[in-house]
Amino acid sequence: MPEVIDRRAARTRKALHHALLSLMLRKSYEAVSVQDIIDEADVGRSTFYAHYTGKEDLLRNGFQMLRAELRDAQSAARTKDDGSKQGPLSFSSAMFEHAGRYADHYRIMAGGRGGLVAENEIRQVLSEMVREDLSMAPDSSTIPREFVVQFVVSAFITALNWWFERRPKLTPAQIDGIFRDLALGGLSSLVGGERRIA
Amino acid sequence: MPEVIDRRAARTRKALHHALLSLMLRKSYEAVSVQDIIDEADVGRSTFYAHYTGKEDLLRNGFQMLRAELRDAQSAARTKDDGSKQGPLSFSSAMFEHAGRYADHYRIMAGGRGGLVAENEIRQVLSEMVREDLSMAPDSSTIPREFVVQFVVSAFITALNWWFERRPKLTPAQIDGIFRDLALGGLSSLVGGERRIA
DNA sequence: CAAGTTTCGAACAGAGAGTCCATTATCGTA
DNA sequence: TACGATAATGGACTCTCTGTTCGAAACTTG
Repeated sequence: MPEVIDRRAARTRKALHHALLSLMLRKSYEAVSVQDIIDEADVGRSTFYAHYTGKEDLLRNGFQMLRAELRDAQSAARTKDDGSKQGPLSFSSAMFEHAGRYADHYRIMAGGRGGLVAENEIRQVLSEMVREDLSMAPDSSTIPREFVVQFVVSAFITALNWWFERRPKLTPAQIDGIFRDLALGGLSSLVGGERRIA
Repeated sequence: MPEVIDRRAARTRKALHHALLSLMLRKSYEAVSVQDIIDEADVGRSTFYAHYTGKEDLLRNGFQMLRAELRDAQSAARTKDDGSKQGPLSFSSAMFEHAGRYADHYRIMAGGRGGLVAENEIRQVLSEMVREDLSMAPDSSTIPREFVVQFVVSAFITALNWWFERRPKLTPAQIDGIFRDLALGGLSSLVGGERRIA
């Protein structure tokens, strides 16, 4: 008994996801009503509620799919050579890559348009990655570990947002370079005459 | 003709501001209804609309007052000796000080509870300060100036949030120290065996 | 084709926003 | 203190949005 999904249901779900996504590129999540979504998707009101309990359910479902997609991309990348980037922040290049491919989704999560749900979503995913990365290095610092994690997560989101809104022409590799320079080296590496050892 | 303000109006406004503030410490801004506010403040519905056009107006008004307060505090501090902190990030110690005094307000702005309005508010204020601070230093870097500004602003907000939610016992001076270490030195200063020249 | 799903549209109750107005309470001042 | 001005109140009303229900119509799968 294979999980057969009615084409109509699949069409409807896809239409709803797409509608919410494109609406959120114009308005904030809060400003989008269920009415807007079903108008945009050209779907009946009762049909919407037959699939989702409300707009938050729809949004969460969309992120869940994206998350699965990310996992696939990561395990696929792990199969190939993986001796490229090392040390802390080894997550970033793959993430910028994925963000470039799903720009609309990440634009919403990083730009504050997605409300608390989207904000929490991306922060949670990134936090886990950064914690993983940082767990390699010894905790010989006076600065609390969890603070460093949040610091890196925020820096990454800031980089994403700046990329999309100000320099969309940059390649994932380029924005990754800028991000790593700043996050690793801090301000002192670019302000005065101070230098850091390579 | 001195600007005389009716006591009743002042009372009402204060009650409404206080009501919104304390409600937002429990719920997010979006989840707070006008009904909630007037119930909490014990004020009639029509009275509310006689003073503000809606809850967003009330919120903005509150931030405006806080902003004026900050300006006063800064100009008062400038009168005294000001040879303390130097270089970039010279804004931070005074800001952590102010945030400590108005913890509830800043908690809302930094914690994402205040919606886009609060987010934009604090980012705008901080951006101006950081731009000012950074304008002293020469732009001899490969990293775009505005990206650095956003990076610092996000790091500061992250520090604020971490302070309130995880280490409320810390003094403004202590959190300021942690923030500066990380923002100035970056990750390399605390991870591997890498060191930077003082 | 036939049985099983899905979609549709319309209707309904409930909550909240924002407006209006007549009445009452409070304030500043002469 | 008394009076004119201003503010507060509660209730009623219109809208918009939400979430639910149901029978009929349309579509899908086998």
